Amino acid sequence: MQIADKYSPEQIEQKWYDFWIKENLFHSEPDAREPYTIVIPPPNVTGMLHMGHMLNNTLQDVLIRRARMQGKNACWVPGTDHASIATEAKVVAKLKAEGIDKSSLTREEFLAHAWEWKEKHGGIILQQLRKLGASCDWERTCFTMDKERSESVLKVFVDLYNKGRIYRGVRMVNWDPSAQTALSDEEVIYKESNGKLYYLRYKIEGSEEYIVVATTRPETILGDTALCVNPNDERYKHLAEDARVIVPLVGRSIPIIRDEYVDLEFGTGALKVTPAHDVNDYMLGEKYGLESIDIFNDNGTINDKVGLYVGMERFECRRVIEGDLTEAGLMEKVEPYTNNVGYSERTGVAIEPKLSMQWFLSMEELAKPATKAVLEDVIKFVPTKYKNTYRHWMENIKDWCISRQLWWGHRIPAYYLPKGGYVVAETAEEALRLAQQKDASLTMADLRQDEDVLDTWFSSWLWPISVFDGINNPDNEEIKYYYPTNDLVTGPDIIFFWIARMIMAGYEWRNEKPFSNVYFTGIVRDKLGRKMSKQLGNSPDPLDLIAKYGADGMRIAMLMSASAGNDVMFDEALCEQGRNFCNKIWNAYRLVNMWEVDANLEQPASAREAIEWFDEVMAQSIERLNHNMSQYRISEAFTELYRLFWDDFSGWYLEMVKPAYQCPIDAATLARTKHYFDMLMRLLHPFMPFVTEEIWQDLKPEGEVCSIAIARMPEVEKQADEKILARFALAQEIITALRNVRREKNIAQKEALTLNYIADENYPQEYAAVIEKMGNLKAINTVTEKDATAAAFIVKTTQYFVPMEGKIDVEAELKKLNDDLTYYEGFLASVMKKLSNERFVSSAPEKVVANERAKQADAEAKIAALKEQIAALK
RNA sequence: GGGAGUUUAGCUCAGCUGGUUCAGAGCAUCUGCCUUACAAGCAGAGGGUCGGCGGUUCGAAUCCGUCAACUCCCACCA
Repeated sequence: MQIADKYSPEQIEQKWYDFWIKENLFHSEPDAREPYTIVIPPPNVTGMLHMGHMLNNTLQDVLIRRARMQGKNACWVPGTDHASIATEAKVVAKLKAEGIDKSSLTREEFLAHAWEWKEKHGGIILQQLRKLGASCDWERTCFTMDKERSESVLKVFVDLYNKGRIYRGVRMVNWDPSAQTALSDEEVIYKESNGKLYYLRYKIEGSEEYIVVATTRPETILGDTALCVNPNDERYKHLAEDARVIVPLVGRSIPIIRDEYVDLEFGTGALKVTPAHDVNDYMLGEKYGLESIDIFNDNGTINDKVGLYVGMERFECRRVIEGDLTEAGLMEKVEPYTNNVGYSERTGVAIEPKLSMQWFLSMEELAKPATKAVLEDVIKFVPTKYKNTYRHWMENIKDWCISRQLWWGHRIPAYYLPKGGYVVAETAEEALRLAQQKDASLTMADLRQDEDVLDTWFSSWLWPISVFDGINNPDNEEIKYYYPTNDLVTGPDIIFFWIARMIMAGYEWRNEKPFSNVYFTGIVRDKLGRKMSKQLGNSPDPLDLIAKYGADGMRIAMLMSASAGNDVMFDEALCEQGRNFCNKIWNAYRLVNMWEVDANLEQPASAREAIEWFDEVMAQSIERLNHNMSQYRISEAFTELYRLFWDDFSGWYLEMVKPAYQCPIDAATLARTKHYFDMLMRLLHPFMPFVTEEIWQDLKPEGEVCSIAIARMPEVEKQADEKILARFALAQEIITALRNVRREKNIAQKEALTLNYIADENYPQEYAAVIEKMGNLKAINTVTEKDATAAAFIVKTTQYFVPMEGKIDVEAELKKLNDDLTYYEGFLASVMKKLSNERFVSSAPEKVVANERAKQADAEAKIAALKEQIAALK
């Protein structure tokens, strides 16, 4: 195959993805190999790919591809989440745009629309992931609301109910008036908000006196059922024990209660108590047996309980009531005030604390083994700092409100009986059987299933188990083989929503962790450090970027700046850098590919030397790569390969073995070079799968497997020889010095030079051919005398001279030498200072002291050489 | 209010057990090169009081204390 002249990702990426699928390379079945499993954090079924997905899935793909090439049975399970609130909101909005109101539909009609929407938009995101190169086992694609997963959810619900962990009750919950459902505590986001503090006058009954109460929510006076002051408050000591006040505008008479809960310092020291609409007031209400007056409809408008402002939206009501209070002379003053207000994570509207009947899951017992597993590193968090966050939440865990007043989701399998009470069962038939145990006369028509559905996370917490059907069939081959999974890659924002709960579910139903490692990614921000958002318009469409720079370029952009747990400052320039790296590889291969081999040609010494060195470079690099990967330092692992390919391989090795223009190359060198290229492609493949496949297909050895995706990852064969690397580094320094001579003296690379040196043990004799070739030298000679007419330099302790014939500027050379001399004398002085410090010599480890002595010897030799050169010039 | 994290070059970040010429890399900038793989490139150069102060130590970017700035999480006093 002839490789194209130009690197163009669009011409290779789709081709190879199709090939991988055709060859079924990403499909996994249990076998004798060691499994390596990742379950994808399921994106919202109707969501679109954003930069966060790019980061997250690039990392997962690197891990899974690497494991696959290491000979493990790699299985990456993809899927989507039904995302009940988000999806239902989208469907409601879509219907509204068509003039259909959700409330005009039956549950069945609405669900038909929702499924239609899901079929149309669902899974687009999984198609998009293919563009990135994600090597998921698509045959295993799951959906949290498909048959097996739904059955798992119901089974688990029934199980927990039978264990007494699930209960139903009226509690103060977070109410989302837009979605008209309860939310869990985790779904509420608190933000500082600019509001006002209103000082209202509550007239004391039978007196002309007022008590002034400060509140941020004057509209809730409609639901006031008491006024509370601190019993120690001198300001209110004069009030009668049974004093009552009149709620402004409403005219209701309410009692004054006394409780130390009230902060003497805040406001006026008097608190209005609205048990139905404030968590703390609710507690006071319970304590003092106060009435709860719920003043809101489910959609956040005022209901008709009080008869005022009926039907008015809550914030509108606040504005109106402010005016009315002022007009009635019941408003003392209004001050600007900032406080924390909770907002719905999904719909963004302000949360209304509301009393309602909900289902709850008791968490305390579930949390115990899950907490232990993380604290004892049975499950490792990368980075470890999240252990603290996790621990704190787990140790203060609250019961989980799992019911949602939605239709899109898993309907709660509780069935109410006509005469009260209910039964819980996986199926209606089973429910009827249970019901008939209570009352044999009951028929199916008598049962009424709970209208609510379960929180989305109540299905995703089973994900690592349910994707292998381990809830329904706990002993099946797949769950036994793939579970526990290996690595989970996700963001810290869902540590409570998802990670913690998966761990709990793992121990509850498998008695085993769900995964061994959790790699936390950061948030993708723009280059100014702002979160990417639609509103700011700073969120690029990843598919546009892939179209522009290629998927490999995109992946590299993600990898370059992504260290675990740190936010990624995304800059399109990184994509460009990634694309450029692909181009570099491409062109390096074009070079190697165009070499003509001459079987009769002997291997030049320079090539032999280059190969000797590059073997060690590879060994060292692979070792570093493996070390970084084992620590999940994925960004650094990639950077190591980037450097290896660009600097060591392209910058040095290829230049050293490259035959002269239009000259052939010997067979041994070409074979070795292609071998290196092969190894490099394998090492790079998990990071940049497309371009490496394209090239590998062209150079792969006879009899190799059909794709680099299943080729074997190079392993560490030997410890890198540090001595060879160090000696070669001297040769590199000489070559660099020669380049500097050319540059300073303005001598073209074409013009051959002579290099003379005064022989000592630091001259890398064994790399003379490389020095000669890279420096374009016509001769390398040993000399015994310094040459004042030559350009001179020193590498380590060896003095080198490049004869210049009158091109030497003695003054400039002297200055340069003197600058060097000054530096080394200063350096020697600092070394001597250490060595002459007895406490250093006696307390520092021997190795460190020996090192200092070596530095001393080197510096002294260098200084002597410099002095000699200076003397010679003079 | 409680907790965690971050602070190193213009930018993004490494620096792992305190000790190698430890003050680094990439990008950006500047200089010189269109040298037959690559200008999406090559060869070079400049640039930092390691946030401030104090301490421990023979030795501190690294350990401790403290202050400051920023970020995040948790709690929710109307």
